[in-house]
Amino acid sequence: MDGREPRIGSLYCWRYPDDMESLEIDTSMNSCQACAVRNRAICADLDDEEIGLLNAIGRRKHLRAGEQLLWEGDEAIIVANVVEGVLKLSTQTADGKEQILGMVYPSDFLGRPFGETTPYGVEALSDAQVCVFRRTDFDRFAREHPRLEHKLLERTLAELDRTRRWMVLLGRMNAEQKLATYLVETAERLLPATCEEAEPGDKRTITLPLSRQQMADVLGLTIETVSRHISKLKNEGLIDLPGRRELTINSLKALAERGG
Amino acid sequence: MDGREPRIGSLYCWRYPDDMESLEIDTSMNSCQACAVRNRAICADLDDEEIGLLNAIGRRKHLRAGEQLLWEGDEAIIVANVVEGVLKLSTQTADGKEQILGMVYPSDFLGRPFGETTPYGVEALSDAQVCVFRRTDFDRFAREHPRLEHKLLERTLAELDRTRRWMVLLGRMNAEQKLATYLVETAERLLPATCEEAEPGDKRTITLPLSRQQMADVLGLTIETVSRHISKLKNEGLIDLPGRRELTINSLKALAERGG
DNA sequence: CGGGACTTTGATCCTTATCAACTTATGTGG
DNA sequence: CCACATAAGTTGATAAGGATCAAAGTCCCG
Repeated sequence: MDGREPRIGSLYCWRYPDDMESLEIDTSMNSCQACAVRNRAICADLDDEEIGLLNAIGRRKHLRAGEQLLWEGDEAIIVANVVEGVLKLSTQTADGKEQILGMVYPSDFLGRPFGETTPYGVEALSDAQVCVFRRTDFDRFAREHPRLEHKLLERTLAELDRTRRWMVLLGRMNAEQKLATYLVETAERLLPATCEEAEPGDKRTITLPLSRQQMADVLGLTIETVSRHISKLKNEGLIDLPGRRELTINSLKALAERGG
Repeated sequence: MDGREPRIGSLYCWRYPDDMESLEIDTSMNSCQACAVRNRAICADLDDEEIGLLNAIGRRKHLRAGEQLLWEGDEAIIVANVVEGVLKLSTQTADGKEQILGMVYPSDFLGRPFGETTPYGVEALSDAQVCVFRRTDFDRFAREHPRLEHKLLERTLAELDRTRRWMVLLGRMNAEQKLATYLVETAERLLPATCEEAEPGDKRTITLPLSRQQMADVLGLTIETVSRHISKLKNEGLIDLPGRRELTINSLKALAERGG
């Protein structure tokens, strides 16, 4: 793996010169060349000509926090790349409970290519920017550009690995282990955004992308159980809570141990 | 979708002439042309020349029930296509509990292409036949044959969908719902093997590929809870148990309703 | 400053895990 | 072919963890 490869869930920090450059002009332009995730998303391996073609079929869309991009069960008309922000993929059970199926971060891909229906709802958790394609356009482009399809395959395989690891959390962990594991993983995934202010040792302060209820929905718990165990971890000194959405992990290592 | 496409988890029945033919010569030959899953596995779209090349890098391997093919955490040296039998993908938690991550059936693909390590253990649950490739050979072949890579992508996307649906089961269902859902899904996935003897209405008799303990490991439950709820469903007349590994679903529809 | 959403905490109930005993199949060798 | 050993499955009693119901507390934003 060459240090620039996007290893999801790793501690890799994104502040590379090429990213810097593109970030600087990101807000002023709207083309792939100027895209903040140009070198990390599935388009990374495309040459300039291909990027031009892709650019022609995609368009930027800004989402407000809470805004829904896709609805579960709808015909799959749209796929997208995340450029900025955090979104959740989720589904409802027959009795109205929600289960969050995954979170997507910048450079992640979203939607169901080569499929009839969208198997989950997608909602922005923060203000976000996505690069949207009509699925049919995207499918055609992908089939004609194996390098893109290869990237998509690698990403899908990685996502499948991650999802399977999550199954262990849902199937075999108790509430405390779930929460500890979630917090550690979130800290790692959010690291890129905050890694300039590298904190000493393995202490980490993060802004939680999820409310308590949403954490419960990711972890297969209730809001009360989440809240209780957060309090418990705080009382035991493993974490601190500077604010409701701010959380300091005093020792990643110690917290990870709680995750089993 | 053209009626020959492998829709995993659907009620589609495989008894098409081309499958019949290949089945007949399957035991006598060992080449892709004679492969029982030739038209359903990821190799389906390859032409004769490509199949020849693929044939050269793969080889058949017979597995006994209980035999392990891959070990979790090992370097990813092997990938494979399932030709016959049922295998499980599983992982151990730190405290020794097992979580089954998925089951693979004939024509399914298995292993981690383009990856460093195998993220799960693979064990044959029944006697099985697989078509094995050295991962590096397979990776190279895939990159050179976009049609294969495309098939693999579609399969991986479908598997991801299925895995995400399983997350709902693990995260949000109670024991009875889990069990009912599992039995219905198993009946549907096993249908191809038994569909000649189409049973009346939505009654189905299946041979369970998993022991009670293994069912517990798939569902995130304990063996006792599985056993109790099987007994409960039996007492309520929803299922019958002609033998330990035989199970009759008296009404798929009624059982599916229990799954919520 | 006040209203509404989100969060925390408490009390209780229910489901499932755990521990233990017993039953039923499977198979092996005398 | 039967007795016995072993593995797999069932059933019961009890305990623990998390859900549920209820109420109070906190933060945010107009």
